[in-house]
Amino acid sequence: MRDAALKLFARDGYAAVSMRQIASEIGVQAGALYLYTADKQSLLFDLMNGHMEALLAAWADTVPPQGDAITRLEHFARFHIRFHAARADAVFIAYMELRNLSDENFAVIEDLRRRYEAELARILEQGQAEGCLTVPDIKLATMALIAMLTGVNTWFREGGRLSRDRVEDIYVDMVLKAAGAARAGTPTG
Amino acid sequence: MRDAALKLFARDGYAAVSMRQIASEIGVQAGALYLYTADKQSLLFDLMNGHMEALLAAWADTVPPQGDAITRLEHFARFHIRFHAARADAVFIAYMELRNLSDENFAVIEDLRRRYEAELARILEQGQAEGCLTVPDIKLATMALIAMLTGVNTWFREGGRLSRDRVEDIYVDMVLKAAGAARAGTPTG
DNA sequence: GTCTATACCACGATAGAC
DNA sequence: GTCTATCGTGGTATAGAC
Repeated sequence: MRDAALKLFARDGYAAVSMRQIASEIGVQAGALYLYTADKQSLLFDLMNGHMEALLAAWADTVPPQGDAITRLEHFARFHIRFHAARADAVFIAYMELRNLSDENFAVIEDLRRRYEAELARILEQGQAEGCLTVPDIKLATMALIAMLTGVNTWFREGGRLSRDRVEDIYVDMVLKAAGAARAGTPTG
Repeated sequence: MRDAALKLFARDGYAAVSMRQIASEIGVQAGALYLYTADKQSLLFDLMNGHMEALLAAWADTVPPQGDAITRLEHFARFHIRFHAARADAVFIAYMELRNLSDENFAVIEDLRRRYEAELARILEQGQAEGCLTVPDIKLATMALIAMLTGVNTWFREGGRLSRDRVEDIYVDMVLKAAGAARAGTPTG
């Protein structure tokens, strides 16, 4: 059920997808869905909450590289692109369907999102303190870099002009440059 | 009617807003709306098409500054932030409701969007040729910079910690740096 | 040009048979 | 655990009075 809902919500939007469609997608009748979810709203929340929890858990599971803040920023950028590329549907829903959450569910998701952003903000702060990064404003740089990185999902399609790895390299370059990394240089190849 | 639909679509989403709600917002009955629009889909398309046409027209009306590509990139960044900040609702709809357009309407909007992106791509190409900008890939840099700039709309609220002008300055700095501008430096103040 | 009334359909959710 | 059937609501869009 989660998979079917994820796919349909991502394609058509929460408000445009009916419980009957979701049921049809998995080959049961609409009534059967209510054995597994209290209502449609809970279904949406579970998808978004699961995605955000998985994001934070995956980040917590990465081993932060030795080295300066530039290295950690690069690590974050690569992690972000890879994690999001592997879950395009969930990412799309997490950004597009926020307004369809009830107030209390929205608060939960917002908190998780803020916690993730704080991870990047911390790296930028450390870089600023170390002197290897130069950002005009920590908060704005955090939002700008995440927007840039997440934007990959809006256009990237496997099998296009550039490979996933190559796109990752190019974005890392732009992220480091935007953050004023002392040793940033354009990748070749 | 346009204003009411714009406001409601931006707040609740196209699929979640009924013609009855739009009618109620302007103080008439639902049936009366059909004197001014063929159907709900046309109403959405008109809003999005009008926004994109206005965007391209406004850009065409700006006087490109004398100087190198760095100057023109800064000009583009400031134009983009200002235009989008002034029309938050329309911008939101233009990005969120693409999937609710019919196939042919979608094609029209997509073409307009591509034409706008081409304006930025051209500046980056010129900068690359002039040697004052260094981007690893024109296409990716175009997408990355537009995503970064448009992202301002997701969090900026008038009356917050930073003024509109200050936000603009900071983003210009990050854009120029990300594009490898030869003379980029962090703004103070 | 706007109203009331309504046709027709789909929605989310539940009840009760099996 | 899944089905069929259904309740109550609200959707888009149209018809015809005024």
